[in-house]
Formats: sequence, C-alpha cells, structure tokens
Amino acid sequence: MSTAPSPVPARRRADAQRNRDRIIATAHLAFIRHGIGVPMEEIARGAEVGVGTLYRHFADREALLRAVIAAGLERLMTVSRQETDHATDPWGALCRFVRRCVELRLGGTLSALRPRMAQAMKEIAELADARQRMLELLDPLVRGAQERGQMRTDVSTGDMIILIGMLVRHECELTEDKEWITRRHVEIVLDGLRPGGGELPGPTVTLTDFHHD
Amino acid sequence: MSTAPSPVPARRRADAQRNRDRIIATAHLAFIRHGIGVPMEEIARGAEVGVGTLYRHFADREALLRAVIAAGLERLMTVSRQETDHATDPWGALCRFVRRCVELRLGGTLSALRPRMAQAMKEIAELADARQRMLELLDPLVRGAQERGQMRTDVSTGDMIILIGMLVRHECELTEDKEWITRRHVEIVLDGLRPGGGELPGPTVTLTDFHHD
Amino acid sequence: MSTAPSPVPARRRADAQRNRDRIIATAHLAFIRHGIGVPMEEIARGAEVGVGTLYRHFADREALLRAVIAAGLERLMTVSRQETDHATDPWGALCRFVRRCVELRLGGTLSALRPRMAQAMKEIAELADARQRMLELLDPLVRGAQERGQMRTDVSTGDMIILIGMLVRHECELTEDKEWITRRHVEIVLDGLRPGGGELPGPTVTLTDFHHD
Amino acid sequence: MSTAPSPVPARRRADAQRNRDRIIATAHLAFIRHGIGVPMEEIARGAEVGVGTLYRHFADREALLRAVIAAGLERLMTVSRQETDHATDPWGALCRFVRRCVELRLGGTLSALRPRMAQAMKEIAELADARQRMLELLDPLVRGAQERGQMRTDVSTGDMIILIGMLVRHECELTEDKEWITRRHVEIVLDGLRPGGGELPGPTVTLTDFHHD
DNA sequence: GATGAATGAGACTTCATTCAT
DNA sequence: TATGAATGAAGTCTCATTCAT
Repeated sequence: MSTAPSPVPARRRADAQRNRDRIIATAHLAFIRHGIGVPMEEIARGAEVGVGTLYRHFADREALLRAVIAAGLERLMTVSRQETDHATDPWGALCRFVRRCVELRLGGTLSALRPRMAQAMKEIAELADARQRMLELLDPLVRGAQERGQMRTDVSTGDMIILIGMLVRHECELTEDKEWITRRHVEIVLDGLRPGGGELPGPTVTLTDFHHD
Repeated sequence: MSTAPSPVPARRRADAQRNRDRIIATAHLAFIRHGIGVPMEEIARGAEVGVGTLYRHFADREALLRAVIAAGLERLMTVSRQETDHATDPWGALCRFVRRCVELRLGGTLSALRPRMAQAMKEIAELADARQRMLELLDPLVRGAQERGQMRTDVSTGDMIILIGMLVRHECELTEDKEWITRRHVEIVLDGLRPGGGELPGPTVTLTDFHHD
Repeated sequence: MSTAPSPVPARRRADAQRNRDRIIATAHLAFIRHGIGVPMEEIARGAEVGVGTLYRHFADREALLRAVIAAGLERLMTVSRQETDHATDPWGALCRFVRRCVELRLGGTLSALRPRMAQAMKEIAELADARQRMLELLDPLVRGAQERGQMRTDVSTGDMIILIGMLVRHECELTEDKEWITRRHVEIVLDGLRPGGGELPGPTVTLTDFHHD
Repeated sequence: MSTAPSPVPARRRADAQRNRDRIIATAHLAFIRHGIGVPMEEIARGAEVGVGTLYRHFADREALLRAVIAAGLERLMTVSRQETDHATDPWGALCRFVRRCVELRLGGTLSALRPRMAQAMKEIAELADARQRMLELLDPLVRGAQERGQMRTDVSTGDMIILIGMLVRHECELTEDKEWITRRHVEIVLDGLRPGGGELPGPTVTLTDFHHD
C-alpha cells in the first residue's frame, strides 16, 4: 500500500498498547461514575474502540476490572515509594501517604468490588498482594511514629490500611466539586490517630483479619 | 378510631401491611448484601411473595429503594431522639448518636444510591428532609459541645453529617464478623473531633454544600 | 342499621344490574378509545367497581367483549326496526338505516374483533345471528329499491352489509370533532349504489361469503 | 464511489441490510395478520433473526412500526408516480391510483396506529409528509377531472385522501380469499364520486382538517 | 488486530385472573 | 355480592459475549 519501508509492524504494537491504556483509563472513570455495571459497549465507545477490541484485550468484565485495579495499585505503589523512602519523619510520611491515596481516586473502583464478593476478593491476587506490599511499606512508618510518641499506640498498621480504605471510598461518594471536604476529614482522622485519645474497643486489626474482608 | 377490638373491618389491610413490611425488610438486606442491582424476583422470593405483589406495593426498583431508605431514616430519627432529647451532656449525646447511626446499618442502602445520581439525590425528598431534620437535631449538640470546649471549633454540623455518612458506609464494607473494627474507627474519628487538632483546610461544610452532594 | 322496613334485598338486584350496565358502557368506550387490549382494571376503574365485580359479571375479556357487542347490536336492531317497519319507500329506509348504523358507533368494538379472529368470528354466535337478522331486515328493502329502479341491480344485500361495516369502522378512525366527515362519505357511498354506475368486478356477495370473514 | 466491483469493503453491511429488509417485510405481515401487538419475538422468528438483532435495528416496537409504514409509503409513492405522471386522462389516473393503494395492503399497518394516537399521528413525520405528498400528487387529477365534468365538484382532494384510507383499511378487514369483495366496493365508491349525486352535508375536507385526525 | 452485527439469556414490568375477606 | 390484594405467565428490552469480515 505504501512505498516506504514498512514502519507498520512496530506501530501495530504501539497502537494496541495505546488502545489497552485508553480502555483502562476509560473503564476506571466509567466504573467510578456509573458503577461497576456500566455496559461494556459504553466503555468501548468512551475509549473509541469497538467492543471486539475491548474483548480482545480483556476476556470479560472481571478481567477488565482487575486490570483497572492493578493499574491503580501500580500507580499507588510508585507514588508511595517516593513519599516514604528514606523517611526521617515517619509520622509526616504516613500523613503524606494517606493524603496521596485519597488523591489517586482508586476508591470508586475498589469499592465497586464489594457487592457479592466478600470472598471473591481473595481470588483477586492483585488485591491481596497490594495489601501485603502496603503493609510492608507502612509498618515501619507506624512503628516509627509510635516509638517517637507521634501516634497513639493502640492502633496497628492493619487499622491504618482499613482507615485508608474508608477515606478513599469516602472521597468517591462526593461529587467532584466537593472533593475539598474529604481533605478536611482526612485531617480529622489523622488527628484522631494522635496520642491522647480515648480507649478503643476490641483488639487491633491484624493481617489475619484481612482474610475475610 | 375506637379502642374497642373491632376485629372485622381492617383485616386484609393487615396482611397487605405485613407484606409491605416484609418486602422492605428483605429488600434492605438484599440491597446491602448483593448491591442495588439484585433481581427483583430474588427480593420477592426472600419476602415470600410473588413479583406481582412486590410491584403492586412499589412501582419500580427506585420506588422500593426510596421506601427502604425512608423506613431506615424513620428508625434513625426515632432512635436518635431518644439519645438526644434533654441531653445535659452534648458531647456525650453526640457520641452516642454517631454510634447508633453506625449500628443501624443504613449505609449499604444509602450508598447504593450513588451511581448516576449525585444530583438525583435532591429529587429524593426523603433524603433532603432527613438531612434537614438531622441538622436540626445535631446543631444544638455541636454548638453545646463546642461552647463547653469538648469539641474542636473548626468543624460544623455539616461536617458531622458527612462524617457520619462516611462511618455508616464504612461499616457496610466490612463483613458481619468484622463489625467490631468499625467501632474502633468510630472512636478514632470522635477523638479527631476533640479540641487540639491541627488546622483543617477549606471552610466548614454548610447547608448549601448539600445542594450538590 | 336502619329502622325502615328493609328495602335492601330488592335493591341488591338493581345495583348489580346497574353495575353490569355501567361496565358494558365503560368497556364499549374503552375498547374504542384504547383498543381491545385495555387493562381490565382500567375498565373496572372507569365503571367505578372493583375488578372482582367485573369478573363476577363477565368470565373473561372475551365474554365482556361479546356482551358489549350484543348490547350494541340490540340497540341497533331496536332502532332499525323503527326505521324500516312498514316502509313504503325502501330506498329511503335503506339510507336512513345506514346512517343510523354509523351514528351508533359500534365500529370500534366490532373491528376490535378482527385481529387473530377471522374464524373466531363464527364462534361468536351473537355476530352470526345479527348478520342473519340484518340480512332479513335489509333484503326486502334492497329488493324493493332495485325493483323500483332506485338502486343498481348488480349489488346484493350481502354487499350492503359489508359496506355498512366499512362505513361504521370508518367513522371510528376519525376523532370526535371530525365525525361530520363520515356523514359526507356515507352519502358518497349511497350515491355509488344508485343505478347507472360502471360495471362491478366479481359476483355479488352472498350469505355463504360470510362464513369466513 | 467507483463503478469497479470492489467486492470486499461493503460486505457485512449487505447482510445487515438484508436483515433489516426481512424484518420490515415480516413485521408488515405480522402487524396486519395478528395486530399491532404481535410479540416482537414472533416477528424476529419470522425474519429468522434473534430478538437482539431486531432491537439493534429498531429501538422499540414503535420504531419498527414507523419503519414499516415508511417503507410502505415509499412503495406507494413510487408506484403512484407511474400511474399519474403525464396523465392525459385525470379521472382514469385517479381511479387507477385508488385501486393501486388498495392493492398495496398498507391498511393494516396504518390503521394499527390508531389506538391512543389520534394526535400522536402528527408526530410521525413520515405520515404527515406522505399526506402532503399525496395531496400534491392528487390535487391536479381531482381538479382536472372536475373541470372535465368527470367528477362531482362538491368533493375535495382532502375527501379523496380520507376515502382512500377507508378503502385501504376496508381491504384489510377481509380475509385473503375475500379480497375480490373490496374491488367491487372500490368501484362503488368511485361511482359515487361521479357527477350527479345528491347533496353532501358539511364543507369539503381541507388540509387543515388533517391536523387533528 | 480491529470492527460491529448477531445472538440469546435474563432482568424488568404488566396484567389477566383467582381468592380470601 | 363487592372488593382489591396476590399470583405468575408472558412480553419487552438490555447487554455480555461471540464471530464473520
């Protein structure tokens, strides 16, 4: 078709990758905006590809959802390492990390997983993985902050992860022009984690508590 | 109209009312457990009535959802008045109220309304009403607690209502055997509302902020 | 409940009859206005009775439809005898009869029978009966008019009956404020039945042609 | 774009078009035979496609109905131009046109539109259009015939269109083996339009009378 | 690889009819 | 006898997924 030395074969890959990325980005927004049940065709339309293309990349809705989550977590981990590596101020690093999590807006997609899947959660390897990695990331910060008396000692890293989930979802309940409200509430929660609060009921949250939630 | 037994006239009505109640109760659970999209037939089956009966009582899924919410809010308001009437200890009353809200498990149904309806919310008169009534209920408590120095003064009753929403939904993300975790986090948030926290970004949440959220 | 010598028992029958009549009248209108498929409940509502009452009087939709038709035909036959008895002017009587048929507005209901029932027609005894009676009524008029040279001789009474059906349905296609149009077209058809027209294709319509239409 | 065979590019489109055509043809018959309420699935089955395909082509029953009508009117206009162009005998052309209308069997579908839509009619652009086009087509014929004394002068083109509607629907009331009856009655009506008839009541039908019928 | 038409299972909703009061 | 609540079959429509081009 063309006389130039075919630059096509390499391009193909690039196009496909670009499609894949656009689909994930579109799906992320669509899941947040219209719920986990958005018609696949709407996602395809948003990404400006045919449904067929969407299905070539992701076997079914579940697979797409997992990919969206994985992509989000990837971004989260990248970002968070920047915040936390070589932290000399563990409490400050913890705070920045929490604020970042909220800003990434993963909440909508993550909480979309809830219905019917309390247990299906476990089957999504990416999630368990991410929690594990997040635990490893946060644990030194939590301990460090507690040792320095910057943080109450009756909460665990497990509590932190669940609280982050709460804030992240909270953000997604608000319309875009009201996001500033979440920022206030993030700070309130962080203040609640400072030493000097009242007694907390029950034991701290541990890794094993994640097995069923 | 009279106190006499009068057994005959109101009979069938009673059956119908019982059905209506069972449908609402079943739907409440179903919405929480399987999401807002549960097949209507499953709800009907759970309530042990035919689909037709369900539809005689509620014109469509939306109507049922609204009824479930209205019923929940009714319970909430009843309960909350018990907690807050004649309160001599505003902060204590506020805390008990928050804990109660969480225990009532309205969160699942309420947050089920989110997708596609950030603004449709307004059209659900019951919700706007309830927020207004809640505001009126809480405002004296918040002010009272703040006047006595029991609560930070840079949060408003509007913030409180949104925070309650957050906790209430948080509770519903957890499986039944992990509810105790929420109780811990409720206390952390309450601690964060005590005086002495860091500065909060943005203005306090006011009534007008509800118009779009 | 009352002190007067109970006038109730006799009233009951009267009430029931009144209900029956109201149902038929309402159904007649409803069939014409909303088609043969109107919800039974709508008919009941229009007649201001419960569905149950409707079903006590008429076993099912079909039965109601037949009753409506029978009532209409009854009125038609009554009226038409007034027009045609002792007629000394057969053509004039025929014309008056045709105009009356149209005015009675049976068309909607009659034509409602069409779909799916080309043959079911035969099963509705009332219809076959009525056609037979109409035939007996009109035959002398047609023959009389033809003998006097007032009417073309290449049409039969069978043609007349079918033409009347056409005009009667025609009337029902027009909205109420356009009924006057039908009156014009009735006259055009009657003019077309006068002697002197062009040749007509096919044989005249006979009784046996009704068996399948 | 080119006259060359170009076998590849338009292929699937052809299949889709074939499906669309078959659906319309099947629906036309089904509407006539079983009424406007035929199950969509039956139409799909008749056209040998899945329901989904039917719905991909036509958003709902209404849309399908409109398409059927549009297709019918298209055929009608094509055919009628053949009859009427360059007519040197206006009355003869008018007669041939009327006979053609009846033969095309559009009546069933057109009259299926009646219930509940006396006014909705206007919203079906195709219908209003067609009436307008038909008016323009017939008007010269009517005037020509009247000027030559071949047609009574107290009827208008508006009357003609409504009469055609009557005959067209009339044809559809009869079973297939009785179609010959309509042909007789068409001639009777045409004879009634000849000069010399009795006086007609009311004014002639004008364009403005269509606005509400 | 991309496309979008076709498919059919399944959810939603309506209504004719029954039945307990 | 009248009532209207309950039932469930049947029809409409949507959408995930497949597949021919």
